[in-house]
Amino acid sequence: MLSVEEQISIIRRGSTEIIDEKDLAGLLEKSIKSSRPLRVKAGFDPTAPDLHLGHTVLLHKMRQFQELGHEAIFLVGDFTGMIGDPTGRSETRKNLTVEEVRENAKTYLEQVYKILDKDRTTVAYNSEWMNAFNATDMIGLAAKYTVARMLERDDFQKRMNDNLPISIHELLYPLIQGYDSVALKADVELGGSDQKFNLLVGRDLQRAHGQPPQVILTMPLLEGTDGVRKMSKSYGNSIGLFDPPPEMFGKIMSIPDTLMWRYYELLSAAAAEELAQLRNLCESGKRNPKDAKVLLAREMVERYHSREEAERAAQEFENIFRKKNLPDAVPEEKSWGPDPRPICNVLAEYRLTESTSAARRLIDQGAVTLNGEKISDVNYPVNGNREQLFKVGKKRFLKILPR
RNA sequence: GGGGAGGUUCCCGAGUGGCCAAAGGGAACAGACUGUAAAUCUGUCGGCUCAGCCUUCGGAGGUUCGAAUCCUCCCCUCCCCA
Repeated sequence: MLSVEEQISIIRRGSTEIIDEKDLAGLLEKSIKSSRPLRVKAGFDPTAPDLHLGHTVLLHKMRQFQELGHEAIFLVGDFTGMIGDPTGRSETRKNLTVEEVRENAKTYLEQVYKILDKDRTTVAYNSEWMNAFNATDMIGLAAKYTVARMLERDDFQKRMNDNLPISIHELLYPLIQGYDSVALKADVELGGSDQKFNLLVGRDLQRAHGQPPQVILTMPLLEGTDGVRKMSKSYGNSIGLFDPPPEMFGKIMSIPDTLMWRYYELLSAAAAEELAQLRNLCESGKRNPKDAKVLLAREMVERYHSREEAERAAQEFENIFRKKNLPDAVPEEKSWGPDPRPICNVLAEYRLTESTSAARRLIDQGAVTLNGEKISDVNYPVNGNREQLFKVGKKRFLKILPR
């Protein structure tokens, strides 16, 4: 087992904040002496069915704890999921049904062991204890916290200022999440930096229940592909774990170069020294940043799909965007019939563009190619009797075959 | 319970009778360039049988030659007082 200092240095890597390090040192020391692993909890809100890379940041940190010999407690917030975490929300979240939550939790667990070590992971559901909670228990829990403290929270305060609604049940969320730490006797809780408030409530509630307060460790929120806002499906800037390989690869290639190092730090399994070296080479101009990005894209596709798919996606990317060739497999559709049709209608009908109007605009912008020829007439008649190859922009292709 | 403010196009946010398919920003898309779907610059960004027409500004009605803008009712949200 590594020394306290060595452990802390690994734990600290990439993190935003540790509250506080002295307590953590104390816990680690005790853990080494008694050879008892720490109970490291992270809660996951099964509200989103669409898992993306942003959700995996915490898992990586948990994995590091496991490698240090500690126990990861993967808490599925199936009960809290029905409330919906108000964190960072500018509006009330709709509550999910039991079925939706259960379904989402299942998807989550399917992905978790691509990162976590199964043997050192305990999966818990907070419905296990929360379903037994009755109104009296709830009131008792609510009595341990005050409205004023609850409203200290950034997002609540912000919503108050912006005259936006806050539903009462949202105030219960931090209490219940905090109670999870009591129920699990957590030594450490991991969370996104936006979770700081909730995690701190956990400490308070543990104290109120006569337990030593957990150490909290927050991790940065991963920015989405725009490099600005946090990754989220609803912002349309996310890279989904279930994205098809070419799409996942392409999305990673499309992140700003500056963001790449952050992705490396928070998502890659590469060792810190290796990373520093790669970064050095790029910054001194000895290596092209694009190559580094390709490596990252490959690593991700390989992890969530397979080595072969990663290889194929990389080749396809080079092929299409650098060599500007056609993809290996151009999607094919049957033609509408023998009569000629204006190209803008064809593009819309085959969903290469959103509408006829959009097709016209793209043609005007010189983005449309038919059989390699640039088309400039929006009414250019397309013959349905022979094979026609359409290209719209850089990445939309379709081959129409005669029927 | 009383008084006040507000709901605009994917998002944020201007617009308070015609000049509004609706400023500005973001996202997205396209073109140029390139080391990539990075960065940067430029353009587009409701729909259609496209130099014209049609449908949008919480919902339903109404006033008017004409409404996102005025009136009525309804739904939703916030603030102050109690």
